[in-house]
Amino acid sequence: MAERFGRRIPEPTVVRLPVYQRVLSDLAMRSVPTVSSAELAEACGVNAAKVRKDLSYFGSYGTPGTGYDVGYLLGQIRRELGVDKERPVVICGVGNLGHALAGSPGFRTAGFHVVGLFDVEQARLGEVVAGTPVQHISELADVCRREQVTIAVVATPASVAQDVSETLAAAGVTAILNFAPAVLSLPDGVHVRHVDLSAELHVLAFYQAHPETASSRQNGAPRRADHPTQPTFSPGTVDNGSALAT
Amino acid sequence: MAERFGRRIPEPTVVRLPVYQRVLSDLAMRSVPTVSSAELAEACGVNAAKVRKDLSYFGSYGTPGTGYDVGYLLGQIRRELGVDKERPVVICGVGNLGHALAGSPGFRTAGFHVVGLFDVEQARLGEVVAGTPVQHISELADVCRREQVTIAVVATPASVAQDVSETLAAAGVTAILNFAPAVLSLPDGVHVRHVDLSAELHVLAFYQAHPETASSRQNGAPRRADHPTQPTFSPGTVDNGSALAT
DNA sequence: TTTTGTGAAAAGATTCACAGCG
DNA sequence: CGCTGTGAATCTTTTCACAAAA
Repeated sequence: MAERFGRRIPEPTVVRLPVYQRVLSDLAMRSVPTVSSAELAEACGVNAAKVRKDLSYFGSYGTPGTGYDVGYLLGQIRRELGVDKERPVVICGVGNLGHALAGSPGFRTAGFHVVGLFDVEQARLGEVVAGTPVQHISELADVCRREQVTIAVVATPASVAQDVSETLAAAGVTAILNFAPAVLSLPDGVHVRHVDLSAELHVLAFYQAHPETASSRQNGAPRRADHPTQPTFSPGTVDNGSALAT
Repeated sequence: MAERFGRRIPEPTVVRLPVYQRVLSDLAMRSVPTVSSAELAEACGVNAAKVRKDLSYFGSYGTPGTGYDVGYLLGQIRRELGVDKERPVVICGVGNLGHALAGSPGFRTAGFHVVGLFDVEQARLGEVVAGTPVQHISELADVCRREQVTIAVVATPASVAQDVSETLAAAGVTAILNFAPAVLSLPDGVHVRHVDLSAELHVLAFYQAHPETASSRQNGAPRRADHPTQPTFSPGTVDNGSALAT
């Protein structure tokens, strides 16, 4: 057992947890009983040492010589991620992207429950998207408070993202997933993650313009790839309803 | 002048470039002639030392006592990002998310030009989304080759993402923005960026479940915030058509 | 033997702090 | 003076490599 109670889990590790979770779900669904760090690493596109170190942060318990019990490990990660409880979220901005997110099985099935959709556009008010009606943004604060919402998605234009997120913060939201291309300044205690779709494309463009700087992303199977249980390619990704599109 | 020719720009720096670009565009549009690293840092949510270090990687040229010339710096960054030329992209999977991306001004205006939309769903074939008709995925390779496409977006279900991206790679695509919740294994030389929307939500959930591990994201204005030119909040984000939704 | 868990080393990124330019 | 550019110091993350568990 590694980390005593003063565990401070590195952010890169936290970001990898959902990946482990998804891969483990897959394995569980295919009734695979155990995985080694090497196999899990292969399936997640990272290396085995990293997997072991990551898992060690939350005192996980693999079996030397055997690996990790898939079900147990999955449970641990789910608990760590707080996915064991359903969480209400609201989505602000019901344009194309807001629509996509609202309808996404990924959101609906992953422990999140969309309890409100908000916009200002007359034409969109009242429209029912994936079972939830679009309300005017003026209702936002009330709904957040009534439903005890603490996580929100901002998918508005950049020009209103700051205002909307201040409203959210004031209504008790402490975690915001921001898709607007704008930097939000919010009180300490509000955790913001920013996903900037066109920025991602720019980053790709950069690497094309600079092949010399090419991603050292040598997805490291150490030494040799240990007995890959599956053919390296298309390792039977089960479509467990987590896709966001098509 | 810093970096001689053997410049190897750190990935975190590359990821920040599009942010600098956007903020500088804003400033340029508001006819601001120069920025200091402190001001730019404030607007980008990073700290001044980081801005200076980042910019120094590509031998940029600020003026001590004055700061950086907005127009010149913007031009430099644009050139670095390879945004000076229009780049053709294709989008695979025209579900909600694919729609959102295809219609996004962020994509259209940022130096990218959508030259193909692909799906398998009968119902969607022929539909015209933002000026581009949806074609059957069997056309994918031809179009990529004909149009010299090197950047692609994968917005399909996880179950087909590997196949689709192999097709892309075989047709000459070397940069893929993957929205499917699946790890892609592709030949070296193909650069993949993975955006996993539900994973982002999970990361937020994690931090809510673990407030002790709270983001050290002390967006560091060093010492004191130097003469902020703007009131700290809502610093006049111009809505220059880069919003993705609402 | 196989595979974990983990100290210790290495690599990488951020921040400091200051010399020197305008 | 104010502000850049950058070495050096610090902090963080990754990788190595191996003792011990099954």
